[in-house]
Amino acid sequence: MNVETALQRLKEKGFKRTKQRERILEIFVKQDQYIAAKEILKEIQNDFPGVSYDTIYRNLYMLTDVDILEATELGGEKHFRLGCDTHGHHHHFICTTCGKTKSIEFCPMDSINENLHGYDVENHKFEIYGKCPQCH
Amino acid sequence: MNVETALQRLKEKGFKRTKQRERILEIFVKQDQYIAAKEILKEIQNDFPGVSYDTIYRNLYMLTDVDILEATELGGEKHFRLGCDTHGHHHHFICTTCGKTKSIEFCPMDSINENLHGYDVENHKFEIYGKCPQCH
DNA sequence: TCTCGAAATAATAATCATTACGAATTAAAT
DNA sequence: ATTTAATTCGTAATGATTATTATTTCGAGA
Repeated sequence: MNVETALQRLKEKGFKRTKQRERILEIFVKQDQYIAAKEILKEIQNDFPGVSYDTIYRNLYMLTDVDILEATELGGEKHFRLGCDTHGHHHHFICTTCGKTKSIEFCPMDSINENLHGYDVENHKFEIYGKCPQCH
Repeated sequence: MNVETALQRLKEKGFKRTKQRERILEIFVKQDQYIAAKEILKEIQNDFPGVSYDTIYRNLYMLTDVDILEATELGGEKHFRLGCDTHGHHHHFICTTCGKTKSIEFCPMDSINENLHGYDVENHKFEIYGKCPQCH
């Protein structure tokens, strides 16, 4: 996923193209890892000193809604990363030091054989935490 | 796990027995589900009008440290429940409406065969979200 | 039972992430 | 170029959590 593809998808959905959005997308395209809202704010303030959290969060949630980003909660903060729909649904190993991730293709929902009759499954989360080779 | 057993374990670890702790433990023993800090505060204020968040959080974290409680993050709030060490390590189905949980004995770490060589696994999270039969 | 020191609590303030809102600006359709 | 709704800015409010300090309480030992 590159910036232009993402902006194209936004256009289809009726969202406007703004400099701030371009910049947000650039950051995610450049870094393949979960990033906290405040990091995004800090980055963007280099180019747009006036951006507010309102802009950051509104866009992050909107981008998550249209499946360009995916979100998770790390240490009480929401983190976002580019959704890698290239290789479909998957999970992550997340480094507790640097935040970098490694994709895990295995999905536990495929192998689960618990009796969930009567339960309406909406979602699931499977994440492995630890140290990546660089931080070990 | 009952209140007395828990207090016994605290004593062994050198923690004192206080009315507030007894009350906190009672709440968890009575309700077999994840509870938010503010719910605990509300409950306890019936008996101890003056309790502060400080007391709540200090005790919840302490009880989690000694493995009496276990914690998870739901919708930006930390939730706690009595650790059910009766049937060992397991995961949960969590109802997104009422918060009640159903234990899942299946653990994905047992069946995973991804190459995690060089990665130091510290922890993992597997949770299924949805509607329980009562809320369906 | 009484005393004392450590641990725990109460009351309050501070911090941090997130959300909200009115006014001003801007993209893009006509 | 004009219009209009979407978007942003600037700032303030909210809500969960953490920190601080003075006071109280627990419980071990005299």
